[in-house]
Amino acid sequence: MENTNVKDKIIKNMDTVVDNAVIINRRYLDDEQLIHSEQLEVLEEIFNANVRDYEIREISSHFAPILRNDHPMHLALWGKTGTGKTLTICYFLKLFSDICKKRKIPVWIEHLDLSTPRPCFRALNDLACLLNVSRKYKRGVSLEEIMLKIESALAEYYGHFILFIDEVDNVRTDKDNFLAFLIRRLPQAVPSKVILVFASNRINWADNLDPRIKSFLKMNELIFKPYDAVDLQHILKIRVKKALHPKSITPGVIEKIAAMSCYEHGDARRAVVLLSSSAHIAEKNGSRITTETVDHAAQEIERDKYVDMIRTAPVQLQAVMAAVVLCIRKMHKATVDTYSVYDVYKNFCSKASVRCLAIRAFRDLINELDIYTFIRARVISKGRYGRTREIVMDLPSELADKIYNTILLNFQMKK
DNA sequence: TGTCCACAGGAAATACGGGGGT
DNA sequence: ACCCCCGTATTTCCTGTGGACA
Repeated sequence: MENTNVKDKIIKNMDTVVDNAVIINRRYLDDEQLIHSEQLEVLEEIFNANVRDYEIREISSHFAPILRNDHPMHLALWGKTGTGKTLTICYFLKLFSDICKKRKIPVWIEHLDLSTPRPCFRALNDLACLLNVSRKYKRGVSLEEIMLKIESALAEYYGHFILFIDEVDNVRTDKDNFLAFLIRRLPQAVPSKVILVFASNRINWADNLDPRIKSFLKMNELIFKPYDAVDLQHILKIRVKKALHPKSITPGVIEKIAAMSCYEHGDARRAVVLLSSSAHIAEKNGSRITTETVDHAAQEIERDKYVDMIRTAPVQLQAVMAAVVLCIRKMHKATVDTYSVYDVYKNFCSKASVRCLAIRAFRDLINELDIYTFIRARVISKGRYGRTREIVMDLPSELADKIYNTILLNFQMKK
């Protein structure tokens, strides 16, 4: 009897979820889950909608000389994150290699991805791996040897060699060395026609380069502007079509997401994230995606940002944040002063076996938390009774708890 | 109006840590 | 393996200050 009841309940519940399905194909809401051909398919549609039309035209005219067997300059792409630098150039290079294949023009295209920072040695090592002349992270090998290996890989190749270096500014130490090799030495050492394509989100990236290299570097520059609302609408519509139930989205939602994203950052990836979490919320509530859902999703993302930020923050900053939360809880007051938080902090440090900083450094950390808007700390004068900083936390208490728990979790991991 | 509290925050000194050279 | 150098984190020291209070 009871069993059937439970069974019925489960079935009924599942049916309602299926009936209310908002998301048909979850994978199209998360780029990382898409396989390569699907990514290209999405890209194709985006570019067909005339998004990044100007940039593609510029890039293609930059590479056009290759078709006449001429040697184009290097190319630099600037633009903030999520403006499609990488996608656009990858898409273009793929098409371009097809064209060249048809016309029997030899091109060799490689994509060196430096999205995580690494020193010169590892960057060159990665390049050598791409060219299949070295295994990963060989230690105890001199830079020179790696360079020679790279040169030997290209020694017999007389065609065009296009090397796309994503996020160049991530080469930390000895950036000069890395670039001197690519820009000056390599083209002279090998018979290939080397064309470098740099992408970076810092426009002044080349400024603090060794002037000798800089003067050698002849390149075209192309700036990717942040997407405008219309572009974002195109991009979002494609995702909606692929991923969502057509009836699950109310009018105006795409426009709203596009407008919000355009106003805040112009980052396509983050716009898709907003769409995705709106869809998830709607599905959980068994409703359609409305503009209110979008607001909720935006709030949730904002919260996650705080939690994420504190999780990856330095240990000391986490400890101070925890102390602030604890202190406000303990005092049952809206505002606390530096010294009472400092006492709680000292206590917390000894419990969590973290080194305790001096008061002066502590003050700076409080300021830092203020800058990141975790707390508000303003100096008030109490006249005869001196001056203090008044510390308030105007995050919702639920979020404060979440932050505090995250920090605790972080400290337990370390023990 | 002047005093003086109790801390803020600047500057200099010092400790620390990572990378490169030998 | 060792040292040196340099940039960053932290400490030590110290001066500055808004306004309540007498």
